[in-house]
Amino acid sequence: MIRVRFAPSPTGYLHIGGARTFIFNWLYARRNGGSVILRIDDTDVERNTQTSLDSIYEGLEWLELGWDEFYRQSDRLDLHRQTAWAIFEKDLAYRDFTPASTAAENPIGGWLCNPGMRELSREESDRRANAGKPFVLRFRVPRESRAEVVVPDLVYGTVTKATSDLEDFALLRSTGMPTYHMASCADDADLRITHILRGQEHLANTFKHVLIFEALGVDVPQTAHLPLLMAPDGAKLSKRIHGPVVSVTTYRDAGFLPHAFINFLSLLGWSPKNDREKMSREELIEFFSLEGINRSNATINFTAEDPFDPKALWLNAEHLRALDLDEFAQRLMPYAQRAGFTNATPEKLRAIAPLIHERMRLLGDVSTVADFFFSELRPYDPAELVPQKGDRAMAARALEKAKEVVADVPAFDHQILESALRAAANEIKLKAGQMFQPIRVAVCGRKNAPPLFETLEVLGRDIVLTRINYALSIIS
RNA sequence: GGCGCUAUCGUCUAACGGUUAGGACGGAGCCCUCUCAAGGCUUAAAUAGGGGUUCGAUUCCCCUUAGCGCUACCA
Repeated sequence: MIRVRFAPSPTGYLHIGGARTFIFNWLYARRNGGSVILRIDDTDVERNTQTSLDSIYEGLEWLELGWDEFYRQSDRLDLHRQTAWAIFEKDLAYRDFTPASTAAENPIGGWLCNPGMRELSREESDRRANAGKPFVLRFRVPRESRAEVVVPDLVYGTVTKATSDLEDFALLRSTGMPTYHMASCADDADLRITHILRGQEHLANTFKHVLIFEALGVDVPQTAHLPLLMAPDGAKLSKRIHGPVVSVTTYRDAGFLPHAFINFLSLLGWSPKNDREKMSREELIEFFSLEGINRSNATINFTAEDPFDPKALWLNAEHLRALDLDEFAQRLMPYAQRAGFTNATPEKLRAIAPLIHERMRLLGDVSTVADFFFSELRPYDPAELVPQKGDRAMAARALEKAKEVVADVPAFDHQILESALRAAANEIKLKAGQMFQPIRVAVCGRKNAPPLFETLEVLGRDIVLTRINYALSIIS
Protein backbone atom coordinates (compact mmCIF):
# COMPACT_ATOMS: atom_id res chain seq x y z
CA MET A 1 0.00 0.00 0.00
CA ILE A 2 1.47 3.29 -1.11
CA ARG A 3 1.32 6.17 1.33
CA VAL A 4 2.57 9.64 0.43
CA ARG A 5 2.52 12.84 2.39
CA PHE A 6 2.55 16.55 1.76
CA ALA A 7 4.12 18.33 4.71
CA PRO A 8 4.03 22.11 4.49
CA SER A 9 5.18 24.28 7.33
CA PRO A 10 2.84 27.15 8.14
CA THR A 11 5.37 29.93 7.83
CA GLY A 12 3.96 31.69 4.78
CA TYR A 13 1.11 31.36 2.34
CA LEU A 14 0.83 28.36 0.07
CA HIS A 15 2.85 29.11 -3.01
CA ILE A 16 2.89 27.42 -6.36
CA GLY A 17 5.96 25.34 -5.58
CA GLY A 18 4.19 23.86 -2.59
CA ALA A 19 1.05 23.36 -4.63
CA ARG A 20 3.00 21.48 -7.27
CA THR A 21 4.56 19.21 -4.66
CA PHE A 22 1.10 18.46 -3.35
CA ILE A 23 -0.22 17.81 -6.84
CA PHE A 24 2.58 15.39 -7.67
CA ASN A 25 2.01 13.52 -4.43
CA TRP A 26 -1.69 13.38 -5.09
CA LEU A 27 -1.23 12.24 -8.66
CA TYR A 28 1.21 9.55 -7.64
CA ALA A 29 -1.11 8.26 -4.94
CA ARG A 30 -4.17 8.29 -7.16
CA ARG A 31 -2.33 6.64 -9.99
CA ASN A 32 -1.22 3.82 -7.74
CA GLY A 33 -4.18 3.46 -5.45
CA GLY A 34 -2.37 4.96 -2.47
CA SER A 35 -3.25 7.37 0.31
CA VAL A 36 -2.45 11.04 0.57
CA ILE A 37 -1.54 12.33 3.99
CA LEU A 38 -1.55 16.02 4.78
CA ARG A 39 0.79 16.77 7.64
CA ILE A 40 1.39 20.22 8.98
CA ASP A 41 5.06 20.49 9.92
CA ASP A 42 4.76 23.11 12.60
CA THR A 43 7.67 22.42 14.88
CA ASP A 44 9.07 25.90 14.46
CA VAL A 45 6.83 27.67 16.96
CA GLU A 46 8.63 30.96 16.42
CA ARG A 47 7.64 31.26 12.79
CA ASN A 48 4.28 29.53 12.61
CA THR A 49 1.26 31.70 12.00
CA GLN A 50 -2.44 30.99 11.89
CA THR A 51 -2.91 33.06 8.75
CA SER A 52 -0.34 30.95 7.02
CA LEU A 53 -2.15 27.80 8.10
CA ASP A 54 -5.42 29.23 6.82
CA SER A 55 -3.77 30.10 3.54
CA ILE A 56 -2.57 26.53 3.12
CA TYR A 57 -6.05 25.11 3.66
CA GLU A 58 -7.56 27.74 1.43
CA GLY A 59 -5.17 26.97 -1.38
CA LEU A 60 -5.44 23.21 -1.08
CA GLU A 61 -9.20 23.26 -0.90
CA TRP A 62 -9.41 25.36 -4.02
CA LEU A 63 -7.48 22.68 -5.90
CA GLU A 64 -10.37 20.31 -5.21
CA LEU A 65 -8.03 17.36 -4.82
CA GLY A 66 -8.50 16.41 -1.19
CA TRP A 67 -6.52 14.14 1.11
CA ASP A 68 -7.11 11.01 3.09
CA GLU A 69 -5.50 11.61 6.46
CA PHE A 70 -4.50 14.65 8.40
CA TYR A 71 -1.91 15.24 11.14
CA ARG A 72 -0.21 18.09 12.86
CA GLN A 73 3.28 17.65 14.13
CA SER A 74 2.60 19.81 17.15
CA ASP A 75 0.19 17.09 18.33
CA ARG A 76 2.90 14.48 18.06
CA LEU A 77 5.81 15.99 19.95
CA ASP A 78 5.93 13.16 22.47
CA LEU A 79 6.47 10.68 19.68
CA HIS A 80 9.27 12.78 18.24
CA ARG A 81 11.02 13.08 21.59
CA GLN A 82 10.66 9.42 22.41
CA THR A 83 12.06 8.55 19.02
CA ALA A 84 15.01 10.87 19.55
CA TRP A 85 15.79 9.37 22.94
CA ALA A 86 15.54 5.89 21.51
CA ILE A 87 18.33 6.85 19.17
CA PHE A 88 20.27 8.24 22.11
CA GLU A 89 19.81 4.99 24.00
CA LYS A 90 21.35 3.14 21.10
CA ASP A 91 24.31 5.49 21.47
CA LEU A 92 23.66 6.83 17.99
CA ALA A 93 23.13 10.32 19.36
CA TYR A 94 24.77 12.39 22.05
CA ARG A 95 24.21 15.53 24.08
CA ASP A 96 26.04 18.64 22.96
CA PHE A 97 26.31 21.19 25.76
CA THR A 98 27.92 23.86 23.61
CA PRO A 99 26.04 27.16 23.92
CA ALA A 100 24.07 28.01 20.80
CA SER A 101 25.94 31.24 20.15
CA THR A 102 29.33 29.59 19.75
CA ALA A 103 27.95 26.99 17.38
CA ALA A 104 26.87 29.76 15.07
CA GLU A 105 30.36 31.17 14.98
CA ASN A 106 31.87 28.12 13.42
CA PRO A 107 34.33 28.98 10.69
CA ILE A 108 33.10 28.28 7.19
CA GLY A 109 33.85 24.87 5.83
CA GLY A 110 33.94 21.42 7.23
CA TRP A 111 32.18 21.77 10.55
CA LEU A 112 31.34 18.28 11.75
CA CYS A 113 30.76 18.51 15.46
CA ASN A 114 31.61 20.56 18.49
CA PRO A 115 34.98 19.39 19.83
CA GLY A 116 34.77 17.26 22.92
CA MET A 117 31.02 16.75 22.94
CA ARG A 118 30.86 13.73 20.71
CA GLU A 119 33.35 11.92 22.90
CA LEU A 120 31.79 12.87 26.22
CA SER A 121 31.25 9.78 28.35
CA ARG A 122 27.72 8.75 29.11
CA GLU A 123 28.35 9.32 32.81
CA GLU A 124 29.60 12.85 32.29
CA SER A 125 26.79 13.57 29.85
CA ASP A 126 24.17 12.37 32.35
CA ARG A 127 25.83 14.31 35.15
CA ARG A 128 25.69 17.59 33.24
CA ALA A 129 22.16 16.97 32.09
CA ASN A 130 21.05 16.23 35.63
CA ALA A 131 22.72 19.42 36.72
CA GLY A 132 20.39 21.25 34.38
CA LYS A 133 22.87 22.20 31.71
CA PRO A 134 21.13 22.93 28.42
CA PHE A 135 22.06 20.79 25.45
CA VAL A 136 21.04 19.81 21.97
CA LEU A 137 20.80 16.19 21.03
CA ARG A 138 22.95 15.46 18.01
CA PHE A 139 23.04 12.51 15.73
CA ARG A 140 26.34 10.67 15.86
CA VAL A 141 27.20 10.35 12.17
CA PRO A 142 29.02 7.01 11.86
CA ARG A 143 32.12 8.32 10.19
CA GLU A 144 34.33 5.55 11.59
CA SER A 145 32.18 2.62 10.53
CA ARG A 146 31.08 3.62 7.05
CA ALA A 147 32.48 5.70 4.24
CA GLU A 148 29.31 6.97 2.65
CA VAL A 149 25.55 7.21 2.73
CA VAL A 150 23.65 6.42 -0.41
CA VAL A 151 20.22 7.61 -1.46
CA PRO A 152 18.53 5.67 -4.24
CA ASP A 153 16.39 8.52 -5.46
CA LEU A 154 13.63 7.65 -7.88
CA VAL A 155 14.26 10.82 -9.87
CA TYR A 156 17.93 11.64 -9.42
CA GLY A 157 19.21 8.11 -9.34
CA THR A 158 21.80 6.93 -6.86
CA VAL A 159 23.31 9.86 -5.01
CA THR A 160 26.01 9.35 -2.44
CA LYS A 161 27.68 11.49 0.13
CA ALA A 162 30.77 10.78 2.20
CA THR A 163 30.03 10.57 5.90
CA SER A 164 33.06 12.81 6.36
CA ASP A 165 31.05 15.55 4.69
CA LEU A 166 28.06 15.13 6.98
CA GLU A 167 27.91 17.10 10.19
CA ASP A 168 26.44 15.82 13.42
CA PHE A 169 23.05 17.40 12.91
CA ALA A 170 20.63 18.21 15.70
CA LEU A 171 17.68 16.03 16.65
CA LEU A 172 16.40 17.94 19.65
CA ARG A 173 16.89 21.60 20.41
CA SER A 174 17.88 22.88 23.79
CA THR A 175 14.22 23.69 24.35
CA GLY A 176 13.42 20.02 23.95
CA MET A 177 11.61 20.67 20.69
CA PRO A 178 12.43 18.29 17.85
CA THR A 179 14.14 19.67 14.78
CA TYR A 180 12.64 19.30 11.36
CA HIS A 181 14.80 16.27 10.60
CA MET A 182 13.78 14.46 13.75
CA ALA A 183 10.09 15.26 13.58
CA SER A 184 9.85 14.54 9.90
CA CYS A 185 11.53 11.14 10.07
CA ALA A 186 9.77 10.08 13.24
CA ASP A 187 6.45 10.88 11.62
CA ASP A 188 7.31 9.35 8.28
CA ALA A 189 8.21 6.15 10.10
CA ASP A 190 5.21 6.19 12.38
CA LEU A 191 2.77 7.03 9.58
CA ARG A 192 4.34 4.30 7.44
CA ILE A 193 5.06 6.68 4.57
CA THR A 194 6.30 4.62 1.63
CA HIS A 195 7.18 7.38 -0.83
CA ILE A 196 8.44 10.87 -0.23
CA LEU A 197 7.94 13.30 -3.10
CA ARG A 198 9.31 16.70 -2.22
CA GLY A 199 11.35 19.59 -3.52
CA GLN A 200 14.93 19.04 -4.54
CA GLU A 201 16.11 21.39 -1.80
CA HIS A 202 15.73 18.37 0.46
CA LEU A 203 17.92 16.07 -1.55
CA ALA A 204 20.97 16.94 0.54
CA ASN A 205 18.97 16.44 3.75
CA THR A 206 18.01 12.97 2.69
CA PHE A 207 21.40 11.58 3.70
CA LYS A 208 20.64 12.61 7.26
CA HIS A 209 17.22 11.12 7.01
CA VAL A 210 18.55 7.80 5.78
CA LEU A 211 20.79 7.72 8.84
CA ILE A 212 17.84 8.41 11.12
CA PHE A 213 15.63 5.77 9.54
CA GLU A 214 18.43 3.24 9.82
CA ALA A 215 18.99 4.16 13.45
CA LEU A 216 15.29 3.58 13.99
CA GLY A 217 15.51 0.21 12.35
CA VAL A 218 12.75 0.94 9.86
CA ASP A 219 12.65 0.73 6.08
CA VAL A 220 13.80 3.92 4.44
CA PRO A 221 10.94 5.39 2.41
CA GLN A 222 11.56 5.71 -1.30
CA THR A 223 12.31 9.28 -2.22
CA ALA A 224 11.57 11.16 -5.42
CA HIS A 225 12.91 14.68 -5.41
CA LEU A 226 11.31 17.24 -7.66
CA PRO A 227 13.20 19.89 -9.60
CA LEU A 228 12.62 23.34 -8.18
CA LEU A 229 10.41 26.04 -9.58
CA MET A 230 12.40 29.14 -10.35
CA ALA A 231 11.51 32.77 -10.92
CA PRO A 232 12.55 34.44 -14.19
CA ASP A 233 15.26 36.32 -12.31
CA GLY A 234 16.91 32.99 -11.65
CA ALA A 235 16.10 32.89 -7.99
CA LYS A 236 14.23 30.11 -6.33
CA LEU A 237 10.57 30.94 -6.16
CA SER A 238 9.98 32.75 -2.93
CA LYS A 239 6.98 34.27 -1.29
CA ARG A 240 9.34 36.66 0.36
CA ILE A 241 10.91 38.27 -2.69
CA HIS A 242 8.39 37.59 -5.45
CA GLY A 243 5.29 38.47 -3.53
CA PRO A 244 1.70 37.49 -4.22
CA VAL A 245 2.41 36.49 -7.82
CA VAL A 246 3.53 33.14 -6.48
CA SER A 247 0.58 32.63 -4.16
CA VAL A 248 -1.99 30.02 -5.09
CA THR A 249 -4.82 32.33 -4.10
CA THR A 250 -3.63 34.89 -6.63
CA TYR A 251 -4.35 32.38 -9.37
CA ARG A 252 -7.71 31.55 -7.87
CA ASP A 253 -8.71 35.18 -7.53
CA ALA A 254 -7.69 36.01 -11.09
CA GLY A 255 -9.99 33.31 -12.37
CA PHE A 256 -7.99 30.20 -13.04
CA LEU A 257 -9.93 26.98 -13.10
CA PRO A 258 -8.43 24.68 -10.48
CA HIS A 259 -7.90 21.87 -12.94
CA ALA A 260 -6.26 24.23 -15.43
CA PHE A 261 -3.92 25.42 -12.73
CA ILE A 262 -3.15 21.82 -11.84
CA ASN A 263 -2.56 21.06 -15.50
CA PHE A 264 -0.09 23.93 -15.79
CA LEU A 265 1.83 23.01 -12.67
CA SER A 266 1.98 19.36 -13.60
CA LEU A 267 3.84 20.30 -16.77
CA LEU A 268 6.59 21.99 -14.81
CA GLY A 269 9.25 19.39 -14.19
CA TRP A 270 7.20 16.54 -15.56
CA SER A 271 6.19 15.39 -19.01
CA PRO A 272 3.83 12.67 -20.19
CA LYS A 273 6.27 12.28 -23.10
CA ASN A 274 3.49 12.04 -25.63
CA ASP A 275 3.25 15.72 -26.53
CA ARG A 276 0.04 16.10 -24.60
CA GLU A 277 -0.38 19.54 -23.07
CA LYS A 278 -3.99 20.06 -22.17
CA MET A 279 -5.05 17.27 -19.87
CA SER A 280 -7.98 16.67 -17.57
CA ARG A 281 -7.44 15.55 -14.03
CA GLU A 282 -8.26 12.00 -15.03
CA GLU A 283 -5.79 12.07 -17.89
CA LEU A 284 -3.14 13.43 -15.58
CA ILE A 285 -3.70 10.52 -13.22
CA GLU A 286 -3.58 8.11 -16.11
CA PHE A 287 -0.32 9.46 -17.52
CA PHE A 288 1.51 10.32 -14.33
CA SER A 289 4.68 8.45 -13.55
CA LEU A 290 7.92 9.16 -11.75
CA GLU A 291 9.89 8.35 -14.90
CA GLY A 292 8.44 11.47 -16.49
CA ILE A 293 9.91 13.75 -13.83
CA ASN A 294 13.05 15.50 -14.96
CA ARG A 295 15.98 16.78 -12.99
CA SER A 296 16.53 20.38 -13.99
CA ASN A 297 14.76 23.31 -12.45
CA ALA A 298 11.86 24.89 -14.28
CA THR A 299 11.44 28.62 -14.69
CA ILE A 300 8.01 30.13 -14.46
CA ASN A 301 7.59 33.02 -16.84
CA PHE A 302 6.13 35.94 -14.98
CA THR A 303 6.84 39.59 -14.49
CA ALA A 304 5.69 42.18 -12.03
CA GLU A 305 3.23 43.55 -14.59
CA ASP A 306 2.18 40.17 -15.91
CA PRO A 307 2.03 37.76 -13.02
CA PHE A 308 0.97 34.75 -15.03
CA ASP A 309 2.98 32.52 -17.30
CA PRO A 310 1.56 32.83 -20.86
CA LYS A 311 1.29 29.09 -21.04
CA ALA A 312 -0.77 29.01 -17.87
CA LEU A 313 -3.07 31.57 -19.42
CA TRP A 314 -3.37 29.59 -22.61
CA LEU A 315 -4.11 26.39 -20.73
CA ASN A 316 -6.73 28.15 -18.67
CA ALA A 317 -8.36 29.49 -21.82
CA GLU A 318 -8.36 25.98 -23.24
CA HIS A 319 -10.03 24.54 -20.16
CA LEU A 320 -12.46 27.43 -20.09
CA ARG A 321 -13.51 26.71 -23.67
CA ALA A 322 -13.87 23.04 -22.85
CA LEU A 323 -16.44 23.85 -20.17
CA ASP A 324 -20.05 23.49 -21.20
CA LEU A 325 -21.92 26.77 -21.23
CA ASP A 326 -23.95 26.04 -18.13
CA GLU A 327 -20.94 25.37 -15.98
CA PHE A 328 -19.05 28.21 -17.58
CA ALA A 329 -21.85 30.61 -16.67
CA GLN A 330 -21.93 29.30 -13.12
CA ARG A 331 -18.20 29.71 -12.69
CA LEU A 332 -18.54 33.27 -13.94
CA MET A 333 -20.92 34.40 -11.25
CA PRO A 334 -18.49 35.15 -8.42
CA TYR A 335 -16.25 37.08 -10.77
CA ALA A 336 -19.14 39.06 -12.18
CA GLN A 337 -20.17 39.98 -8.66
CA ARG A 338 -16.68 40.97 -7.74
CA ALA A 339 -16.55 43.14 -10.87
CA GLY A 340 -19.47 45.05 -9.43
CA PHE A 341 -22.07 43.77 -11.88
CA THR A 342 -24.85 43.88 -9.33
CA ASN A 343 -27.47 43.09 -11.95
CA ALA A 344 -25.74 39.89 -13.01
CA THR A 345 -28.27 37.09 -12.74
CA PRO A 346 -27.60 33.45 -13.59
CA GLU A 347 -29.94 33.81 -16.55
CA LYS A 348 -28.20 36.82 -17.94
CA LEU A 349 -24.79 35.27 -17.49
CA ARG A 350 -26.00 32.18 -19.25
CA ALA A 351 -27.23 34.33 -22.16
CA ILE A 352 -23.88 36.10 -22.40
CA ALA A 353 -21.81 32.96 -21.92
CA PRO A 354 -21.67 31.90 -25.57
CA LEU A 355 -20.61 35.40 -26.57
CA ILE A 356 -17.61 35.58 -24.31
CA HIS A 357 -16.39 32.08 -23.61
CA GLU A 358 -13.96 32.08 -26.52
CA ARG A 359 -12.73 35.51 -25.63
CA MET A 360 -11.45 34.96 -22.12
CA ARG A 361 -8.27 33.65 -20.63
CA LEU A 362 -9.29 34.16 -17.03
CA LEU A 363 -12.71 34.11 -15.43
CA GLY A 364 -11.83 37.51 -14.05
CA ASP A 365 -11.69 38.82 -17.61
CA VAL A 366 -15.47 39.01 -17.42
CA SER A 367 -15.01 42.44 -15.89
CA THR A 368 -13.42 43.82 -19.05
CA VAL A 369 -14.96 41.59 -21.70
CA ALA A 370 -18.58 41.82 -20.66
CA ASP A 371 -18.81 45.16 -18.88
CA PHE A 372 -21.19 46.74 -21.41
CA PHE A 373 -23.78 44.07 -20.71
CA PHE A 374 -24.07 45.18 -17.12
CA SER A 375 -22.98 48.77 -16.75
CA GLU A 376 -23.63 52.10 -18.33
CA LEU A 377 -21.15 52.79 -21.12
CA ARG A 378 -18.19 54.83 -20.09
CA PRO A 379 -17.70 57.94 -22.22
CA TYR A 380 -15.77 57.13 -25.36
CA ASP A 381 -14.13 59.18 -28.07
CA PRO A 382 -16.67 59.97 -30.83
CA ALA A 383 -13.88 59.33 -33.33
CA GLU A 384 -14.19 55.66 -32.45
CA LEU A 385 -17.55 55.66 -34.20
CA VAL A 386 -15.98 56.56 -37.52
CA PRO A 387 -15.54 53.47 -39.69
CA GLN A 388 -12.52 52.59 -41.79
CA LYS A 389 -12.23 54.81 -44.86
CA GLY A 390 -15.16 56.84 -43.64
CA ASP A 391 -15.95 60.04 -41.85
CA ARG A 392 -18.31 61.36 -39.21
CA ALA A 393 -21.06 61.85 -41.75
CA MET A 394 -20.83 58.23 -42.76
CA ALA A 395 -21.00 57.14 -39.13
CA ALA A 396 -24.02 59.31 -38.55
CA ARG A 397 -25.68 57.91 -41.65
CA ALA A 398 -25.06 54.35 -40.53
CA LEU A 399 -26.39 55.06 -37.08
CA GLU A 400 -29.52 56.81 -38.32
CA LYS A 401 -30.27 53.88 -40.55
CA ALA A 402 -29.50 51.38 -37.80
CA LYS A 403 -31.82 53.23 -35.49
CA GLU A 404 -34.65 52.81 -37.97
CA VAL A 405 -33.96 49.14 -38.45
CA VAL A 406 -33.62 48.42 -34.76
CA ALA A 407 -36.86 50.24 -34.02
CA ASP A 408 -38.78 48.49 -36.79
CA VAL A 409 -37.43 44.98 -36.77
CA PRO A 410 -40.32 42.57 -36.05
CA ALA A 411 -38.44 40.44 -33.53
CA PHE A 412 -35.25 41.20 -31.66
CA ASP A 413 -33.43 38.14 -32.88
CA HIS A 414 -29.85 38.03 -34.08
CA GLN A 415 -30.62 36.41 -37.41
CA ILE A 416 -33.36 38.85 -38.22
CA LEU A 417 -31.19 41.74 -37.09
CA GLU A 418 -28.31 40.57 -39.21
CA SER A 419 -30.27 40.27 -42.43
CA ALA A 420 -32.09 43.54 -41.81
CA LEU A 421 -28.90 45.41 -41.03
CA ARG A 422 -27.06 43.92 -43.99
CA ALA A 423 -29.90 44.93 -46.27
CA ALA A 424 -29.84 48.40 -44.76
CA ALA A 425 -26.13 48.73 -45.38
CA ASN A 426 -26.68 47.77 -48.96
CA GLU A 427 -29.44 50.29 -49.25
CA ILE A 428 -27.30 53.20 -48.10
CA LYS A 429 -24.31 51.96 -50.07
CA LEU A 430 -22.08 51.03 -47.15
CA LYS A 431 -19.87 48.02 -46.80
CA ALA A 432 -20.82 45.66 -44.03
CA GLY A 433 -17.85 46.67 -41.91
CA GLN A 434 -18.54 50.36 -42.37
CA MET A 435 -22.11 49.84 -41.30
CA PHE A 436 -21.38 47.63 -38.34
CA GLN A 437 -18.51 49.37 -36.69
CA PRO A 438 -20.40 52.51 -35.69
CA ILE A 439 -23.14 50.33 -34.28
CA ARG A 440 -20.69 48.19 -32.38
CA VAL A 441 -18.97 51.16 -30.83
CA ALA A 442 -22.29 52.81 -30.04
CA VAL A 443 -23.52 49.70 -28.29
CA CYS A 444 -20.33 48.35 -26.69
CA GLY A 445 -18.35 51.52 -26.26
CA ARG A 446 -15.34 50.11 -28.07
CA LYS A 447 -14.21 48.60 -31.32
CA ASN A 448 -13.36 45.15 -30.06
CA ALA A 449 -16.34 43.21 -28.89
CA PRO A 450 -18.24 39.94 -29.28
CA PRO A 451 -20.28 39.26 -32.44
CA LEU A 452 -22.58 42.19 -33.03
CA PHE A 453 -25.99 40.67 -33.67
CA GLU A 454 -25.94 38.24 -30.78
CA THR A 455 -24.82 41.13 -28.62
CA LEU A 456 -27.72 43.27 -29.77
CA GLU A 457 -30.15 40.47 -29.06
CA VAL A 458 -28.91 40.01 -25.51
CA LEU A 459 -28.89 43.73 -24.84
CA GLY A 460 -32.47 44.22 -26.06
CA ARG A 461 -34.10 46.86 -28.13
CA ASP A 462 -34.43 49.59 -25.49
CA ILE A 463 -30.79 49.67 -24.48
CA VAL A 464 -29.65 49.44 -28.08
CA LEU A 465 -31.82 52.39 -29.09
CA THR A 466 -30.71 54.44 -26.12
CA ARG A 467 -27.07 53.84 -26.92
CA ILE A 468 -27.50 54.58 -30.62
CA ASN A 469 -29.22 57.83 -29.74
CA TYR A 470 -26.36 58.74 -27.45
CA ALA A 471 -23.86 57.98 -30.21
CA LEU A 472 -25.80 60.17 -32.62
CA SER A 473 -25.77 62.97 -30.10
CA ILE A 474 -22.00 63.00 -29.82
CA ILE A 475 -21.15 62.39 -33.45
CA SER A 476 -22.95 65.39 -34.91
C1' G B 1 34.98 27.78 1.00
C1' G B 2 33.14 22.36 1.25
C1' C B 3 29.58 18.91 -0.55
C1' G B 4 25.54 17.64 -3.81
C1' C B 5 22.47 18.40 -8.15
C1' U B 6 21.61 20.41 -13.04
C1' A B 7 22.68 22.26 -18.27
C1' U B 8 18.14 21.13 -25.74
C1' C B 9 14.62 27.19 -29.12
C1' G B 10 12.88 33.36 -25.01
C1' U B 11 9.80 29.73 -21.65
C1' C B 12 7.82 24.50 -20.68
C1' U B 13 9.62 20.16 -22.89
C1' A B 14 10.52 15.38 -26.61
C1' A B 15 14.33 12.60 -28.79
C1' C B 16 16.04 5.08 -23.78
C1' G B 17 24.13 6.33 -29.72
C1' G B 18 22.01 6.81 -35.94
C1' U B 19 15.95 12.16 -36.55
C1' U B 20 16.03 17.36 -41.93
C1' A B 21 16.86 17.76 -33.28
C1' G B 22 9.99 16.94 -32.60
C1' G B 23 5.78 19.39 -29.86
C1' A B 24 3.57 23.43 -27.01
C1' C B 25 3.30 28.60 -25.28
C1' G B 26 4.84 33.20 -26.80
C1' G B 27 6.61 36.06 -31.58
C1' A B 28 6.10 37.05 -37.00
C1' G B 29 3.19 36.35 -41.53
C1' C B 30 -1.05 34.54 -44.33
C1' C B 31 -6.19 32.64 -44.53
C1' C B 32 -11.15 32.92 -42.48
C1' U B 33 -14.15 37.19 -40.96
C1' C B 34 -18.94 42.59 -39.07
C1' U B 35 -14.42 44.07 -34.98
C1' C B 36 -12.03 41.08 -31.27
C1' A B 37 -11.42 36.24 -30.34
C1' A B 38 -11.50 31.15 -31.76
C1' G B 39 -9.85 28.09 -35.79
C1' G B 40 -6.52 26.74 -40.11
C1' C B 41 -1.77 27.24 -42.59
C1' U B 42 3.34 29.06 -42.84
C1' U B 43 7.71 30.85 -40.46
C1' A B 44 11.99 32.46 -37.18
C1' A B 45 14.14 30.27 -32.83
C1' A B 46 18.04 25.38 -29.25
C1' U B 47 21.80 20.72 -28.05
C1' A B 48 26.83 26.17 -22.81
C1' G B 49 32.48 25.48 -24.16
C1' G B 50 36.57 21.97 -24.59
C1' G B 51 38.42 17.14 -24.59
C1' G B 52 37.68 11.95 -24.96
C1' U B 53 34.93 6.77 -26.00
C1' U B 54 32.61 5.17 -30.65
C1' C B 55 31.93 3.77 -37.53
C1' G B 56 28.58 7.49 -35.38
C1' A B 57 27.22 11.60 -30.04
C1' U B 58 21.83 15.97 -27.61
C1' U B 59 22.46 11.07 -25.56
C1' C B 60 28.20 7.75 -22.29
C1' C B 61 33.01 9.62 -19.53
C1' C B 62 36.33 13.79 -17.97
C1' C B 63 37.46 19.04 -17.48
C1' U B 64 35.82 24.12 -17.69
C1' U B 65 31.93 27.50 -17.19
C1' A B 66 27.22 28.77 -15.39
C1' G B 67 22.88 28.09 -12.35
C1' C B 68 20.54 25.99 -8.21
C1' G B 69 20.51 23.50 -3.48
C1' C B 70 22.57 21.98 1.32
C1' U B 71 26.28 23.42 4.66
C1' A B 72 21.38 26.24 11.74
C1' C B 73 19.20 24.46 18.27
C1' C B 74 14.55 27.05 9.88
C1' A B 75 11.82 23.91 7.26
